[in-house]
Amino acid sequence: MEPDSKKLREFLLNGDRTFLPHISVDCVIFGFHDNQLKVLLLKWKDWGTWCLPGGFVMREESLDDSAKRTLMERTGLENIFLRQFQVFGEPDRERGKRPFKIMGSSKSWIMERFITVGYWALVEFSKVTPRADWLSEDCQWWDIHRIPKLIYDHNNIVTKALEALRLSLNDHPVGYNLLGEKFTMPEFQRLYETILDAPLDRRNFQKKMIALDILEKLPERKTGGAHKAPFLYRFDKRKYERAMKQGLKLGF
Amino acid sequence: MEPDSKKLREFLLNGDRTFLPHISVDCVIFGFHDNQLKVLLLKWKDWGTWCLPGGFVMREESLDDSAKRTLMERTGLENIFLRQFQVFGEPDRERGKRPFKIMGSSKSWIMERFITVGYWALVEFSKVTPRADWLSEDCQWWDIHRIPKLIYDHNNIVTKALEALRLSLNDHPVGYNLLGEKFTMPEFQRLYETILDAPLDRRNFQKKMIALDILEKLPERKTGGAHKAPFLYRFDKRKYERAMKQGLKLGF
DNA sequence: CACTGGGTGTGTATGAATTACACAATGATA
DNA sequence: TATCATTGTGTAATTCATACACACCCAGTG
Repeated sequence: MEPDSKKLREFLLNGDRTFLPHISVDCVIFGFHDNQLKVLLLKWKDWGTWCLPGGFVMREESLDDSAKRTLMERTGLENIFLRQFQVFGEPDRERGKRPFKIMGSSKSWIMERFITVGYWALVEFSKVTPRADWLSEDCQWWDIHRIPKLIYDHNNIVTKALEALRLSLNDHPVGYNLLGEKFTMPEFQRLYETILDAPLDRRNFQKKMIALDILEKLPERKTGGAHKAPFLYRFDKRKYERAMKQGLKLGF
Repeated sequence: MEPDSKKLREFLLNGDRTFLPHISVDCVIFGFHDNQLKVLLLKWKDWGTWCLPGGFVMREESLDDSAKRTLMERTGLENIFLRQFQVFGEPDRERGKRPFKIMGSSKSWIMERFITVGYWALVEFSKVTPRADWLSEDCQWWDIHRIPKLIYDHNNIVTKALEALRLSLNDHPVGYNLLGEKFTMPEFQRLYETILDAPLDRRNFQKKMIALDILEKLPERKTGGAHKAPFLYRFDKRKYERAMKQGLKLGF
């Protein structure tokens, strides 16, 4: 028996000594690249289907920590912006789950009904090195508009996460977590347009963002484009945190 | 052994054959009476502490159904307005849980760590007959501002539910579920003021509500008060549902 | 090397929505 | 019958959101 098989067998048989049964955590990790909103997905070794990165909750671990652990393991990043948004608990949400070959006909705690807590997260695309876990053969970014059929109800979870992200645009300047340190106003706007899947007025967008008073306009411009060079901006951390503390209210 | 004791013992020993372990549901049930926002609380038989009405999730039951069942059992009402709002999953959230005398030193599934799904609900105060369950000695309405120390993290759950309720004021005309059939504009306003814990301008409030075009102004007035008799209103069900379908956007 | 195309930088005018505010009317109470 | 607290209603001021236009610039083109 290979070492991985052994590990898997042990996990299937006795994982519930380490983890709580019936409860899992799934993360919809958003990134932004090439003017497109991306989601990080995993591909299972056994079945070849894609799914959300997720995990189980250790018996002495909080839900949030469990999600952070998953995030850390898949992206290599700590201190990720993370929000719980919904629980998915239909009894048939894992209908069609395929048994592990290795288990034959015997039962595993992992084959039982699971209730999963959905989290969404924002990460800086360029800082992430996607890493598969020991049950997966691949870990990749997918364009939000081109997500394949995922296992269980994971497509639904992505949809709901996107809705939650859209709502959060109203009280959170999402760019802070999704963009690199310096960015142009058009890039910033494209981010919002991708999330909302709707065009925005250039001038009004800029006006609104400037009015928040959390951006610093840099003297440099971004060159290399085939057009007029746009200015670079970055978040003024001090002002940003002050604004977040007293609560934003933008209308998107 | 009394029948109740027998039932309890059976529940503590084998309840996890019927219910999922480690998962529960807690409901923050809001009512409105005497111009005050109320929450329905239960008092445990054994320990005398107050807590939120809650329950466990049957192995083949959805989370929502489980919450509905709890609601039904405590209030006698069906078709209650109900929303999931957050999961509470700190590992120490049940620290200090006192053991059941009846169990002596032996373990029960119910003494383990629980992750609870928080729901909030809106009910029409006058239609509710609070009913204790078989583990409780009392079930009563409490003023939102006078809630006693509750078990575990239930005070926190109430706080978070109230925040969720406040947010929902922006896309849901809460009165529909909390008020009786007919109500005056001042009553309606008081409801909003209690939830928001802030005064509102009488004239602007009325203007905003009328503008929604979901109310019907009745020719009658409410007499009995020591002052000018205010008109009565009621929700126009047809218009109300149409408006809900296309989504409201009021700013509170 | 002038020209062009497409994207950027900025300001203003319009209309909608929100806020602030005042006075007359009413019904019980004294 | 006078009083008091509360209701009914309208308008002005302000803020906010939306729509829109022209000058500028950079790279690529012929």
